[in-house]
Amino acid sequence: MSPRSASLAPVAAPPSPLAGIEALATPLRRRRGEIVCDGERSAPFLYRVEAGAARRCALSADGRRRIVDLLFPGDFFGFDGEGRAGSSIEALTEGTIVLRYPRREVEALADADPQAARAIREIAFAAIARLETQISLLGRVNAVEKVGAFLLALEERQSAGERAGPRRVTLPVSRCDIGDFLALAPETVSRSFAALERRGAISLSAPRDVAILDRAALRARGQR
Amino acid sequence: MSPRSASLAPVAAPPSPLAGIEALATPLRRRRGEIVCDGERSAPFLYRVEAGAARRCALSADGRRRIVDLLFPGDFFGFDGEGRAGSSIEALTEGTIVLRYPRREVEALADADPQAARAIREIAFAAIARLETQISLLGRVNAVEKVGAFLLALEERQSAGERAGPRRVTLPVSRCDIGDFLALAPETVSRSFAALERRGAISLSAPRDVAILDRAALRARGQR
DNA sequence: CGCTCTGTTGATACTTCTCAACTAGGGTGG
DNA sequence: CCACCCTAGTTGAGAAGTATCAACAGAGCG
Repeated sequence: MSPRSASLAPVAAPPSPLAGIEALATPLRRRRGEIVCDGERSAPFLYRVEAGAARRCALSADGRRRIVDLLFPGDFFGFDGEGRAGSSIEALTEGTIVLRYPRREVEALADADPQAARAIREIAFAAIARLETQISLLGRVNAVEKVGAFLLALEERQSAGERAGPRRVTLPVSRCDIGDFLALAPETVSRSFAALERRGAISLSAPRDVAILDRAALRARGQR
Repeated sequence: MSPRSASLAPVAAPPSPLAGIEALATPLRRRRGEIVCDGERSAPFLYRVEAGAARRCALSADGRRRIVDLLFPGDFFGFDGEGRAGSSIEALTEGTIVLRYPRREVEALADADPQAARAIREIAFAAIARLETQISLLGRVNAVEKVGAFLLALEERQSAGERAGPRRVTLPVSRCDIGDFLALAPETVSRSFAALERRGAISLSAPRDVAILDRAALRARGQR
């Protein structure tokens, strides 16, 4: 049951090439809401979510918070070594574990070991794919469409983990977080969930517990 | 100078570490509006814009076009080797040159040469930084704010290339393209330009020719 | 119990989209 | 040369969508 991070396909199960890198890891255990790492101090490190979930926040110029990325087991972050000011990582669930890798040593390892270097490239490419998914998600016009695409992406990433359980998503984030992530007001997120349920696309047994009933209806460019 | 521009610097003029990779390049010359490469056939390649500008488009499920990325000299793309269906790259300016690298050979080179591997990592990290900029841009609430941030990002990337010309941006794209990029209607883009000019942030000598007068006013969270 | 936090729902105001008309520039062919 | 068309851009009016403000429900917890 250990979230052995066989996650996204390309990153997927890289036991051997990552072996060398894993030796560099320092685990960070955080409780819900705790900050994993913060701003500039995070610069000389690379990170990877081992268990739980985390959000990466940025403060925009006008002081509004923006969730730039949601992170699940297997996801790496911290590639842009600058550690932009105002950015921070916060744990979303109890018992979140993040692995921290010293950038300098990772680079040295990559220089010495082509297999490790290849693994790091794969990691970076997976991050790129994730960000591109997020971009096309933000480009969707409707709030309902955004939320539907968000749910699909979330289910894909969660189910890529290990559980074979097909069409059930547990939201690790609040409506407010989803709103920050999708550039929507939390009320609008809530209304979108209601609309999706009314449409028969999903079923909400609890606010954070979504059963996906009709994937096509989630994708559809629906009104109401 | 802003710390952000530093992230672009390493990509801008990377002569020596890229030398080995450059030997693998096939140049593609395209005229304005021509397709550089298309969908699945682009999968086994990595690309880099050498001159001109290009846009990366994706077709969303509902058939709407989305511009996922705007590409300028020095920008790489095609990391996600899957070459997602419906995506295509189109040249935006006359005489656009894109370099194409066979992925397999690039990987082989990276395996053989740590310096080349490091260069590729830098390239991927730069792409990540670019995508993150785009995400925080899309998260902005106002249309005017979005357009302002878009102009700032564009100026930063154009001036990072080679021209020292300070605060003048030539838009390589139509209002419609900007709208697709920012998830706005073209009319709204036009109105935002007018608002920014009214505010004194920019000056439009021609629709595609923007002089940046007041950077703070571009960033401001302005109404109207 | 009262408290807080999260989520829901309603009413209203504001932003943006959509449709439409109009202008300016560039090309083409008479 | 001008008429013509085509595209890109601008501007306006109305419709649609979302944000905002507010009230309220339920869960967890002291």
